[in-house]
Amino acid sequence: VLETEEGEDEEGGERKRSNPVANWIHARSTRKKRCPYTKYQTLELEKEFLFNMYLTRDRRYEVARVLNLTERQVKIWFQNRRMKMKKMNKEKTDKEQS
Amino acid sequence: VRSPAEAVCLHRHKRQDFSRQATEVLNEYFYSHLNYPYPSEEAKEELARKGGITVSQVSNSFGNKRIRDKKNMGKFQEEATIYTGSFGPFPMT
DNA sequence: GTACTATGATTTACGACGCT
DNA sequence: AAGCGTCGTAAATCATAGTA
Repeated sequence: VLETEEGEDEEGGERKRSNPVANWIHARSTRKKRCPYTKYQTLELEKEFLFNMYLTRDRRYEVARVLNLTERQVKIWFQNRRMKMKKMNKEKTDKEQS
Repeated sequence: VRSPAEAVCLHRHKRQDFSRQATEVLNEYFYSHLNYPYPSEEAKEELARKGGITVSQVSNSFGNKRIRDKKNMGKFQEEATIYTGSFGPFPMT
């Protein structure tokens, strides 16, 4: 299963990085609507995250199969989860200096 | 409908409204930059300091405001044009 | 008290950029 | 080039504080 990685430019807010403006008039049409995961899915993902924060390709395939998610969804879930952890750690260390 | 006991256990929020100071600082920036309400990291830190809130809270606030303002199609924008005289999601050259 | 609304926080899904 | 990493964000949803 090949990842159709990285499309191209556009997207509202973070266009601030490089290229000027160009096309705001595009895109929202193809984006998948956010679909909240079930309690079971989230719990299993959390357990897997506890086991290792980074997925191997095999684990990703297995987790996706068992939870009936796509490999892309699992990959992104882990990316988001790591960001969440980073944010929690930051807030924790921010408190400890006062 | 929700039992506080179980709710707190799973998803502890404990939402608290911002202080008047924080609200004022956030609104001032948002309305006077409606052309491009995307504060830099430094600007966020400044707003956080002035408002007595965290940078994450500043980000949350701008995220919520941007989308909710858009959905309200001009309700907030009306106020903004008083300050800026222009609008639209374009950075302006 | 119950229902509704406002609002701060969290959760999915990407685009843009990075590195290997 | 392929492909997963982070970062910042949109949009939807959650959970609760406020209000009627």
